[in-house]
Amino acid sequence: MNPELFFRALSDGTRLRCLLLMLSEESLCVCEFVHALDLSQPRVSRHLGHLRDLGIVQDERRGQWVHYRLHPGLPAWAHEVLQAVFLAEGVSDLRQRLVAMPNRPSISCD
Amino acid sequence: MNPELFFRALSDGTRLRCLLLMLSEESLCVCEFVHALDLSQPRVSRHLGHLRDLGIVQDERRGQWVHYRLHPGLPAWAHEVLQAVFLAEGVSDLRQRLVAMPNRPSISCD
DNA sequence: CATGGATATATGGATGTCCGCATGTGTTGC
DNA sequence: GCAACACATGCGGACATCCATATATCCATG
Repeated sequence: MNPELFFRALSDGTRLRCLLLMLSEESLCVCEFVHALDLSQPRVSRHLGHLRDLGIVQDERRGQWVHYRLHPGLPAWAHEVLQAVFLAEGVSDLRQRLVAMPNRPSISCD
Repeated sequence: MNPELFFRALSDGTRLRCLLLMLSEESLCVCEFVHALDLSQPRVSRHLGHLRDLGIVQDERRGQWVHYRLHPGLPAWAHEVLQAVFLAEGVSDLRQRLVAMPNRPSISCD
């Protein structure tokens, strides 16, 4: 993992918030990100795909849905970077939107 | 300090190496960065100025020279981010160039 | 005040990034 | 097979970023 590329990935608000949300929620599908961030589906999908191409996150199809999580092989220093921002900023606003989402696939599928 | 802007600053190799060097060396003048990184003076100066405008570093003129250091008011989380990369990557190559530099202002001025 | 060294900035071109919109692909269920 | 949903991608425009080159500013010294 190249630090320059990693930080470039984090320099976009959409990607950063997605990553902090994954740090907090383990695994989410695209429509949950769309709802929590209140952004268009193509926009979220493109950023998640970008993070996948960089090896920062991992995707997994579950039927209709595609779930994204932080890549298990993410270097320790990269994880520490995300943790530092997470502790300082939090994602409570995003989590609130998430729990208010009707028909969450991650929940109904369990 | 906005995380997005901070990470955007770190997404450039020149700026990131300057910051890691400041983490290791406390305070350096522009010509020392130029020598350690082996880059053009305008290029280094522009990037350091960019970091100053963002409040990430602090400059101080000492006669002919301008010294740059990490900004004392840098938030803890930002410092932790730099530390994480520093511990993982190191800057030994840059430090070697630095000690090999003839007539270092930081040394002869002390 | 002229000179030289250290640093900053102006300019213009090449490249990269991000977005909205439209459309394509894959999956489920009837 | 077809309709509906979830997700991905192609495209073009607006905008930012980065660089090399040239030039300007600032300061110490003679």
